[in-house]
Amino acid sequence: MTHTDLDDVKPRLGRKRDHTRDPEILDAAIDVLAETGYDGMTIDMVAARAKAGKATLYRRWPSKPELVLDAVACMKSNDIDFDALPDTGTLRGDLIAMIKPHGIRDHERKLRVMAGIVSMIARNPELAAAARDALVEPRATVNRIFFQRAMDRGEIPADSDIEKLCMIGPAMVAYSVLMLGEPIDREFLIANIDTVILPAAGVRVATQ
Amino acid sequence: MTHTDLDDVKPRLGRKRDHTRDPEILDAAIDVLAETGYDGMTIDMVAARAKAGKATLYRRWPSKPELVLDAVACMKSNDIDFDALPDTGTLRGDLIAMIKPHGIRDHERKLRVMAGIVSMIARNPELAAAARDALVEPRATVNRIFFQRAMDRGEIPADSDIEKLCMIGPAMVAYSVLMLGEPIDREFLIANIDTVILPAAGVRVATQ
DNA sequence: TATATACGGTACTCTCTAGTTCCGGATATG
DNA sequence: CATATCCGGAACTAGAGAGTACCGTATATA
Repeated sequence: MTHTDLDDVKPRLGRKRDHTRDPEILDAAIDVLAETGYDGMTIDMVAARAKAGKATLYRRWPSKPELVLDAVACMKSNDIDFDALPDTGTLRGDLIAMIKPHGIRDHERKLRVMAGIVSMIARNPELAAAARDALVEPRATVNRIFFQRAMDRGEIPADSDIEKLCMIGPAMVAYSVLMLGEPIDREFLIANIDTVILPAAGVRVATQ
Repeated sequence: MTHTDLDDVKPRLGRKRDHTRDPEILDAAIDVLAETGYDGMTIDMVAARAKAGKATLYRRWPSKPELVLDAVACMKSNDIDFDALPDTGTLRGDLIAMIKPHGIRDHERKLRVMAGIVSMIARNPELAAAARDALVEPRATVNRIFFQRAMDRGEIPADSDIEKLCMIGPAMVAYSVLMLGEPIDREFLIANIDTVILPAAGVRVATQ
């Protein structure tokens, strides 16, 4: 109560808060989320998987909902490299070029995460926005570029509804996995492009 | 321990177990499921909504999972009247004829239920099967009939992939509602038919 | 080297809910 | 009218998980 150096009022420092492990913790949260869903996920599971203390998690995120929100929002990163987008000269070529084993696995993980939080989305606008930004928008943006190019080339009609066309692929994949329980593979995606997306887009050139 | 009439071994009867209210209880369960999701739903909520005692629910269903399973399985009923399917002579006509205000509301409720249980579906095959039977198959069956007719008529190519075509509508609707958070209305469904489904199906006649 | 701080980990509290038990009242059977 | 049984409802038990408090240890700064 008596003498304290003014210098000591602010802590004189030990280590600074270690934020280097935040990504690992968020990644662990996403894993658990994908495996068990929002309600099945416990803070202890996340802490254990990240080999961190539960208290450490609460030092960074005030509650479970905010941890999940942050985790979902941060998925954005390890996704698509917008600086290295394919440009093959045809719509079909571009769409096919986006099919990569890594991308399929990534997409299935995203869908499982989505499945784990859909029921919250209707009641939590903030989470809904984060999920859209991180999970649906990146791929929609890519498709928009592809379809716009195709339109500029005259490959698809000038009055096409690009927004709707962009949705077809993601919608079919999500439906197959989530509702029908069928895993996705390369053949499915190609068949989807050739028998649904391109015909719907009105591509003139006969594919195959 | 001594004398008991053999007639009394089987209870001599009071009232028989009243199963007349089962549908109301299951309907209440579906409502709560749609509003709060599986984990948010409590047995007390269902009992309260059905104006039944909690004990009454446990007299009929041994656990929450089995109640939900039964509730989902029993949604099948109040759906589509297969004896009064439209038959307008064109694929577009048939698809449009299926758009009814009641049907839209019904479908949105189904989708909310689906959202409430998707995360379980990956880990509960029985529930997954019930959900498919009750929520996706009925509509898929209708579509299958429409597309088959169209093929028989020569309205769509003979080598069309009917299974894929059947999925487009449901997939687009589910994606819009669940992922994009956009409510469905008549215009959306019509635009979907005219700009996606019919073009994908390769319908010759210019629609509009 | 000394020290303040954040770390991982454990143990605790508190709330919520699945599932059980018990009760008074209603009702169909006889 | 008597009675067995089921009803709705309320009170209770048990377990799981969110969030908190505290510990001994590791480490970056000075």
